[in-house]
Amino acid sequence: MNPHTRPETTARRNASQSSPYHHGDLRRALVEAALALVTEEQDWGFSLREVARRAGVSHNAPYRHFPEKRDLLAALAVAGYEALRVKLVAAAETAEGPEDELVAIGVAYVQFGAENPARYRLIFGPDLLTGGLGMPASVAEAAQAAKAVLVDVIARGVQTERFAVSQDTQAERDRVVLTAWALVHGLTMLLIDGLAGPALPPAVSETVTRSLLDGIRKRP
Amino acid sequence: MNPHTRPETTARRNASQSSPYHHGDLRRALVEAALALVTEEQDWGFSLREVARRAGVSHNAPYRHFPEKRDLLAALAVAGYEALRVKLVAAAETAEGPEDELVAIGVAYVQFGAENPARYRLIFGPDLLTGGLGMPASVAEAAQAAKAVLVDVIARGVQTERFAVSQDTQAERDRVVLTAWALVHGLTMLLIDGLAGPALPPAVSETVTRSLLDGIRKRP
DNA sequence: CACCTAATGTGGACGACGTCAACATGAATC
DNA sequence: GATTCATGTTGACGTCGTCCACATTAGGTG
Repeated sequence: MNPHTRPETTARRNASQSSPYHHGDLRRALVEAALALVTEEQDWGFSLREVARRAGVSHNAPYRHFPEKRDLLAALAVAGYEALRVKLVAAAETAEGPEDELVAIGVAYVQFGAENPARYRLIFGPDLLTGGLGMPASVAEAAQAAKAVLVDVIARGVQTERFAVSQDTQAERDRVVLTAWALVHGLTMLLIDGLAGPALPPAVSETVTRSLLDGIRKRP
Repeated sequence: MNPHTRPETTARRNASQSSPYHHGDLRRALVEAALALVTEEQDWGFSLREVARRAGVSHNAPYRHFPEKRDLLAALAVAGYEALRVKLVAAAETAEGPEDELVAIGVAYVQFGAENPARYRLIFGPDLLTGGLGMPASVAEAAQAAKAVLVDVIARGVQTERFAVSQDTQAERDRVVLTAWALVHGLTMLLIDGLAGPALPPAVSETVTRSLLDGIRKRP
């Protein structure tokens, strides 16, 4: 079982307001407080001490769960990628057939970024990068899981011959996935930065995703 | 003339090593030192004090030129966008005709990001955002100037009927520009984050940019 | 040239931060 | 019931961004 979940023992902090020495579920409380801070301030420049304050513990308690601030950010990122994955899966289920699923995923992806820009930035954020070695393994894993939703729908599109690739090789499928991901990722970023002009996210994301579709759809 | 350039009076710091009370060209020196720090550490978490140290002035001197650290970052971003614009223009000049120019711009764009990831991130960075109002005017302006290179080549492609748009309206041209920008921007970010797989930047950027071209090229 | 003023740089201070080390508490195990 | 070890607390250190008062000097004015 996941060490984070603690089903029986409800956190000691809830019932009695006389805060006990041990919190009971501090790790989760810290991640939640940090996410709230990121969402409120739209920035991950928050201090570890502020997170501790919100969780009602001393400024040093977080160090028992996260060796550095970076590790708390990484935990946030993992949760963020997981939320993204869930949203993409849900979006794909509302549509039928690879083409519509791809559009639905694209729109949902952009919406995910637009509804909490700071969290979206965080999961791709440079503060996670561990000294030239890329993101921590846990984060990379969560990112791959989210990417897998996209990989899936494209694989199905290619397999059912709705999407055109010059040859059905791994490299060709990878190219299409990378193109699609780059497009929605870039669009999300530009929207967040206010560089995508005055158009509204839902409209522009559908239009742009459809133009991706036009590029890869098999022509009669 | 640009107020930053000071042609006659060479900076007082260069000739005599007994540092004079006034630096002479501190603003430029600070921006250069900051860019060096960003490049070296691949992170813009540097301290203003470190920048001041490198420029050989007291920790408070920068405040005469930048009210806050954010303003120094903004100056860096302006310089970054300008460097990007120059690189894109140069790339466009190596090619002939809208199609090849577009590919050349795309490849150069991705290369710009890959050769200094931290600088690239910085210019789109959240630390610039001035309280929900987007980036400072100077940065937005520099960003538009860089974008203009892309706008130009696409406008020429549409005008000479090499690129296909359903109707030649402003909105349609904007859509194509946004799609193109989103694609190269997203690809650059994914590459920087190590999320684009094992393929090398030059190869993948050419492939992906060409697939963009396939999407918008007029078909016989 | 002498003077003045405004621009520019210095030094010190303050509160907040990340992190370390030493100590306190109490839940789980024997 | 005693012990152990994970978890939380207190205090300290060096650094940071920023504010304030003061020092220096460049450039315009007489």
